[in-house]
Amino acid sequence: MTSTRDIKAEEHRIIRCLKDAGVRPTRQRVLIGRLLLDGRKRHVGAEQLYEEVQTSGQHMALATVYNCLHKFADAGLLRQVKNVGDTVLFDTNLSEHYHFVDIETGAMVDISPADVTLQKMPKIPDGFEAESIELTVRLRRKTIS
Amino acid sequence: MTSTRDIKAEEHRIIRCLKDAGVRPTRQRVLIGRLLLDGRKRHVGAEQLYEEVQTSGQHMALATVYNCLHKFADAGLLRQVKNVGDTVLFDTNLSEHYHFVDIETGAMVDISPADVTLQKMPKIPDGFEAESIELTVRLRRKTIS
DNA sequence: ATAGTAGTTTAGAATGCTTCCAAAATTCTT
DNA sequence: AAGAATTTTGGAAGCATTCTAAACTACTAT
Repeated sequence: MTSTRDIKAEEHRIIRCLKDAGVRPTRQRVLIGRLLLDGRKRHVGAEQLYEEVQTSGQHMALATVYNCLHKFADAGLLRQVKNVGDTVLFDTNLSEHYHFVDIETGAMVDISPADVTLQKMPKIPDGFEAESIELTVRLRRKTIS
Repeated sequence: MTSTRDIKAEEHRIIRCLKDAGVRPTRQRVLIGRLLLDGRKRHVGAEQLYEEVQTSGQHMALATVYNCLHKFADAGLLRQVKNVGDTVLFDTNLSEHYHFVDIETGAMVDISPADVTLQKMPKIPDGFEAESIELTVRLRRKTIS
């Protein structure tokens, strides 16, 4: 059971978090912050998050959800995932890691960098620098044979 | 200068190629085959290919370009690239390789597997098998500092 | 060759995710 | 409490891609 006091405390934590990141803590952003910045590592899409907001009893325009997600990503509170499907996802796990992706469902599971070693790395072309390295292992459900 | 006889020969090569892959060699597919299956390694999108078709003096519905690209990919004549941008690309390079991607322009350059060593690989979750491993290095143009 | 049939192409409509818009509302500053 | 700047909003717009159902074309068996 979550008391009103707990919610208040949680809200203050989020507000501080947003301010520190240079993001103005509006009602909408605080709510989304409560949903996403709770330490759980997950991958969310706008549509899905929009539904979570509704479920929480609050209302918010879908456009606002998109705005927030991008704002959060720009502020470094989320990471945009670019390897998957036709839908944009945001990752609450900010540390270096890679992904397994189920090609059927699109479900993603994190791969710890401890489980992979990129021994030799290709030479970055002149005049460029690496912004990120993405490693994605696409998975197919094994056929019973 | 390409003689009529050369074009005929080229066409027969493509037709054989398509038949071998189990793809019915229609006029449209042969044309696209001539554009894509010529040994050059490149990354094409539907819209871009559509324009190349027009430039070649032929006409073809955009939907047909999409159909062909998918058919070719299903037949193993092309590889669909899933890591980039908001647009689907197809890769004529069928051998194992990875990609550099310019985050500004979306331009892609192949990385030879000889330049990378995936030392340790993560354990594939039970009941699944790896369908493909994608490694993408996103590049940012260096700022003059 | 010819007819039959299964697979393709086509133009345009439809879809679905995402962004744009301009007005109303909210937050921060003074 | 007022002013200035930023956000939110709902709906419209955009864009890449897929769908649709009718016309067409390639292969197969006659």
